Amino acid sequence: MPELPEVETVVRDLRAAVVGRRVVGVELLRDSIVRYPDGAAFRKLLLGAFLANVERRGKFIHLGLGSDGGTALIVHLGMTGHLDVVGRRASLRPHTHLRCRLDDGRELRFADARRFGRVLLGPPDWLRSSGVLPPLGVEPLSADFTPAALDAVLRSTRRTLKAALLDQRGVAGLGNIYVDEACFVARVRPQRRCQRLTRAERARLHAAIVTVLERAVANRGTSIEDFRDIWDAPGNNQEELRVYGRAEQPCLRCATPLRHAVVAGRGTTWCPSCQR
DNA sequence: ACCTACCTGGCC
DNA sequence: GGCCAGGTAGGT
Repeated sequence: MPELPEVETVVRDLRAAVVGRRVVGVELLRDSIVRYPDGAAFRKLLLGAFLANVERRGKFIHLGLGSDGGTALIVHLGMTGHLDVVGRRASLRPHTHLRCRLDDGRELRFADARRFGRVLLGPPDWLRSSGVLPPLGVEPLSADFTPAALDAVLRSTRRTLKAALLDQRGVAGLGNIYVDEACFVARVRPQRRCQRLTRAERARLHAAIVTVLERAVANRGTSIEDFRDIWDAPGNNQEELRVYGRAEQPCLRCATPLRHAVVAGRGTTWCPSCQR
């Protein structure tokens, strides 16, 4: 479900909803969603924590616990993960795995049907250096994401463009929807080999990644099936998708039927005429 | 640089 | 019943 724009939407809403609150109760309904430390230690460390800030890194949500130097409650939503902030007595959505009671009477809840999502607790830098968290590449909406930074990612691999852009170690936060959308905007086929892209194509890709992600953030994410913000409202970016989910339909630029195939193990849609 | 596994649910 | 799904992680 969630790629950078959906995670960013959740982060911004969480910031307004939980910063300044204290965790006064922790109920872990399924230990296996905690990646680090074990369930008992996780619960003990989170209980009483002060929620000082909320940040995003790639597709990870960091809820900074101001109490202790740099420790954060870290959430990855996987495919179907969902966070919400609701009244304590609100009915539990199916597959709720963690309930954090807050000092204002509400609860921060994590639910995830497929259980590809995870929660962790610890200092992010330490978790990363010790291999608990994976390495992440450049943030595509930061000043670090220059055309040269994308060039460095694309020139270092012999894989397809699709595979390279999905790899979180290169550019952090892209997923299946926005890779296809950016490739369409840049008029480059996802199955192209990175090394064979021209300088002009790499420059178009850089610009396309930024505009596609910025527009999706402005639209509060894409809700095709599962994605909902912490208030359970869908995003609006599904209206803006030009290729994802439109296989066989006419290209919005040239009316050629869009093609669909598996590339880098993922369903991929592109225009055989506009995209080279 | 690939492939498969991990899960559940929804659709055909 | 089989196939597909917005994501990784681990093994070859």
